[in-house]
Amino acid sequence: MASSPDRPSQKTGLPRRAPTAHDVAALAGVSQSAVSRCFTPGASISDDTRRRVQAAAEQLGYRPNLIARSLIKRRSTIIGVVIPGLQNPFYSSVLEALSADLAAAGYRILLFNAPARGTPDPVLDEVLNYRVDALILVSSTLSSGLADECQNIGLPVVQLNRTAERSTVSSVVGDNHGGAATVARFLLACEHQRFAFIAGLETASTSREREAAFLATIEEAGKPVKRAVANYAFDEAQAAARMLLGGDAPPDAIFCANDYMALAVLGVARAEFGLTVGRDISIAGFDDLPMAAWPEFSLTTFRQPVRAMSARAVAMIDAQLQGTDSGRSEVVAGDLVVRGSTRVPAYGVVEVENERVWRP
Amino acid sequence: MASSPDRPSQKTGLPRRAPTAHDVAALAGVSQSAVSRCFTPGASISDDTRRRVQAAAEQLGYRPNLIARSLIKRRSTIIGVVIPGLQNPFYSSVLEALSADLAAAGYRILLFNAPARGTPDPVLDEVLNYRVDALILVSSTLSSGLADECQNIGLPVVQLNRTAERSTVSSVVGDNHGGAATVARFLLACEHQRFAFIAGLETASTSREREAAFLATIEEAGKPVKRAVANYAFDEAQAAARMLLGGDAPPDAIFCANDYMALAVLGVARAEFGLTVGRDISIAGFDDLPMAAWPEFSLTTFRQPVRAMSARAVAMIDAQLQGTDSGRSEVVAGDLVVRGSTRVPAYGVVEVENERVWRP
DNA sequence: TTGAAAGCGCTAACAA
DNA sequence: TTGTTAGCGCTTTCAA
Repeated sequence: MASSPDRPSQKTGLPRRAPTAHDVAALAGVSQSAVSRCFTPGASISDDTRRRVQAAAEQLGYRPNLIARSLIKRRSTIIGVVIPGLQNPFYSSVLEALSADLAAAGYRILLFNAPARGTPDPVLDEVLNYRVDALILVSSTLSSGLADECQNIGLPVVQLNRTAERSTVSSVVGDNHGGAATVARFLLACEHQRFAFIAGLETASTSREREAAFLATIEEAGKPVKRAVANYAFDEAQAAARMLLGGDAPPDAIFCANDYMALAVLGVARAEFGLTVGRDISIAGFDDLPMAAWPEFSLTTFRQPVRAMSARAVAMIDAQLQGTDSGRSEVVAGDLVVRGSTRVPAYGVVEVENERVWRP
Repeated sequence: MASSPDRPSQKTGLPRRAPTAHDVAALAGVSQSAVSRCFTPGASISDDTRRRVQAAAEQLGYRPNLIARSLIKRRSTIIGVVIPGLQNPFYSSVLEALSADLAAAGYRILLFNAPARGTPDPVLDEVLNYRVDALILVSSTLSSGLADECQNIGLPVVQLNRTAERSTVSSVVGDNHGGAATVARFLLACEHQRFAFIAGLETASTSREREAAFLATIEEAGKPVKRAVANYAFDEAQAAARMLLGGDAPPDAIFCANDYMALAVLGVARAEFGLTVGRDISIAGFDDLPMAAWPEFSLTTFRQPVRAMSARAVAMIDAQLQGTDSGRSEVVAGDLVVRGSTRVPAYGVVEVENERVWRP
């Protein structure tokens, strides 16, 4: 043998070389392509050869180099996932679901945790250099040249929980319009009189769609609606709540563009204004975080079915990779889950699987 | 020109070919190595050549293929991160911190979201095939051949928030022993009489170390301690709370191995047993989740400084990659943050940066 | 400063 | 079923 595979390379200062298929082939006394075949499911190889290769591979601690494989196959089995801050548990849940679904489909996640606000990270641009097989954009902000750029170069992209106007990029979203309208009708059915909406990021399609539907429905009923912006941030939501509840003619019903903000508002209403939530005031959110069901919050909220959304996104990625490019945009239906943070209307509440939902 | 770079390859059914350095070179009328130099910081190249290459690259939409670069440099600038379920916000915070710190250091994250319990995922084994530059193991369970295997093949590994006995693998942990002992002394100072500890996973070093220190300190004081196991799971923590509070001589002080379980216990104590937490009973946790400070919980807890832990882990990775292999194991100090979920002892509480901490 | 040439570790024709 | 051969797209000597 020429050299021990353990020897650090001498000329270059590069990291110690891991055993290659070539090393294994030499030890097993077969060709290097035989080694490749041994690690290729469905390849044509005899039992005898396979055993010898496996033995040699084990002895050397050989692992097929997926980087080299990617290069030649032009498939990395890596999916880039761009997702905003994980402080909001909704995104944690989404990431967890994506991780599970993508792993099941044989993909890994290259993670780009972009701040929700502020300038688009230059790091993001780099995602394409890694030759990911596809990109999943779970972000709140509307415009992103990134999505269109991918589309142009033929890289499959799916937007999750966001849409972009003037864009043909595929997307999977919850029922922002229907959900927010349902919440509005629900709060009207509770016979509330003064409404408020707390918006997330004004550049986010989610917040804009929810706001449009909510305001339209309330105004149609001839009731007043106030509005505040809290950018999907916890502390800004607290500030918005103080502003609304401390002002003239405070609202008796607040709809927040997501649960995370609703939890902040709930805390302020109770701890700082001494309100009994669900009686003095109704507070509703959007998402149905796991936490929303905790007794401390018991938050009425329109559910976004995270698992279903993740599954659809992965399916769309798969379809695009197969070339069977499916439809452009999908809306995943949800339900208004009725809990203790709102009054209960006189009609429409039904029990489904140990939960109360509103289906008038 | 022989062929348009846009043409899908005809013989193979492979994805459309992205422009390569070769294409750029042809268009710019230079050699392919000139293109490489243009994208290599500090390489020797004339301004004229650089400009021509840049123009050609832009026209073609060329992006250096990092996969090919990795193959040759034996560096992927990708770090594998193995982390359990993100339902526990502690792990979300850790992942977010790691993501920021690694990005700042020029690394990307290949994410492996392993279930906290159950059989070690076979997917995990695959992480090494991607030729990540290093591995960060943020997991709770004790034994993992993975860490040692990496160590053996010379791959830098750092364990975050866990240690393994009989292992030389580097680790960064919070002050499990000191923290739990401090919580014990704190609850004793509150003059509690009947104590309980709710353990996480019995295979997790975190839970074991916290339990050992807590129990030793309480027993030293001659007080009784009960014990339940909830495996770091929310619903199991609820069940444990029901068991403890519904039994004979229920505890008047409960220390949970982490905040996530403490929040579950808090809810049960209040909603199901009608207890006023912080008066009838003291409940303390470990981690200091962002949520612990919310008014609904106001949880007294021993803080694990996530940002500092992440920074240390990344520094250790860097050191190992530079070859300047630093120390093996680090303990990051924390503080006992005093809030409303416990009684307040007669001494030792001091105000630090708008927070009350216990420093007797 | 430049180009030619030799690989990085692997897969995929093609013959044998 | 096998081995041989030709690359995947890039970096890096080595001469020129």
